[in-house]
Amino acid sequence: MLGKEISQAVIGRLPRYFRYLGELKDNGVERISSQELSELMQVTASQIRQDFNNFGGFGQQGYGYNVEYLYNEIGKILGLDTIHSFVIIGAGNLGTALGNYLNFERRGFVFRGIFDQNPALIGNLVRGIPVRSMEELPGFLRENEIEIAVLTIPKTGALGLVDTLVECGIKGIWNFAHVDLDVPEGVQVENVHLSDSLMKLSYNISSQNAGKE
Amino acid sequence: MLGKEISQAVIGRLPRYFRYLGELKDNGVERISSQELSELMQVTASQIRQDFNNFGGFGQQGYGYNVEYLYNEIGKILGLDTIHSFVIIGAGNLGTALGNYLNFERRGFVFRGIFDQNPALIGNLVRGIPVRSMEELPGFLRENEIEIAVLTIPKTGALGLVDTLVECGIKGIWNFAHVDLDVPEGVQVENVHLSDSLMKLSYNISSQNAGKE
DNA sequence: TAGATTGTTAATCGATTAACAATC
DNA sequence: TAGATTGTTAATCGATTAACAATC
Repeated sequence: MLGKEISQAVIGRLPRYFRYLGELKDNGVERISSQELSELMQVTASQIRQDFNNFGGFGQQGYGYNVEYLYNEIGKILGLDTIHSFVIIGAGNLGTALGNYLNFERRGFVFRGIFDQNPALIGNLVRGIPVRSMEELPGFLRENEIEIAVLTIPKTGALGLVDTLVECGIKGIWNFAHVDLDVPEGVQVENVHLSDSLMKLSYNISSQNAGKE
Repeated sequence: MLGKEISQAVIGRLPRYFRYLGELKDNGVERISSQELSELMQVTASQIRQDFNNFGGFGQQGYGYNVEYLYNEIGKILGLDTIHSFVIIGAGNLGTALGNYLNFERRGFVFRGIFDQNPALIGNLVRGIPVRSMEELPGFLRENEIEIAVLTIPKTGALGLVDTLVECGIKGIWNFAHVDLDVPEGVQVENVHLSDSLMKLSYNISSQNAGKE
């Protein structure tokens, strides 16, 4: 890959392209123009072409884009052509729900372990995998070369855990804890702040009621 | 409220301000300048002042901002000074996890009901509330004047449900289904596309490995 | 009053959209 | 070849940052 830096705005749109192209592919659509895709997705054709061209030319003048090829290419860009192992830290409701979510597996994200500090939960099975104690975490991460840690624990626990995760070779943290994590360069954090999302919804409902938008 | 339109970029930052201000307040901090807050939050002081000034002047020259006052004002802007009732549609792992999440309640989001089409789940208790059948949904929404529907069902179910929700007076949809919903004007949708988020993380890990950023 | 810091205007930067030449 | 549609440059728009006058 070349050294050009892609903006997070573009990256953020790739999964949506991927989803629409996957559906087109499943429906047997072979080719699509940026114009057609633009109508389907409700974005400008210009943006679609600009976005794709960040990664090189995937289309052909006069023809458009081959759906399956474009789908596969975007998948590769997103790193979905390789296996990503992950563990879940926090075996509460949310951690368990994520462990049971099968769709991640389809995209190459493999659920390898789940941990909790609560002795009452240890040994419980989540999709056939036993909840392990936090003491076992560092060894497990190193031995199994885990790439991603999913944090579904309260914020204080999450803050105290980052250093350990980084030391044990974790490359990415999917953070559901309601706190900003400070990680060294080279480690990626993707936040899912559910209550922030709910507050945005609340704002938009309230401002709508106030007669705006 | 005046008729000025606030960009979603600004709205998206408000919950984070709210969180930091809440922590400062809890720590007994009385006042803070945009400069201090900027160092804490790792954003520019300029952006902080611009963001706040979208809603009018909350500060005072030579003094800064009163933490508690600012915290309360942002809470009001986000609509957290009123009660928002919600129901969860889909009593699977994720729906159950969200129903059990107590922190939403603290912000005024009140869990009022949970529904599923699977007869095996009906009657199960989630935080003391029984799972109801989908047949009961329209009546329940109308009778209880529910504001928000949380969709934790597969995409086909979600698509088929939107019209009903809108007819029954739902004002906002918190959508965890992996599909774009088409709603009439006046109804708000906030998407939480978990697999999109995970793909973004995957991209950033992969591009990091390729020596970028 | 002098110092501090906001509120706000102006400048810059980046992202989106439009336009069109290249080319299949 | 003519028509269609990309790839890409140029124009526009919006968001962020800088600067500074207003004012506590």
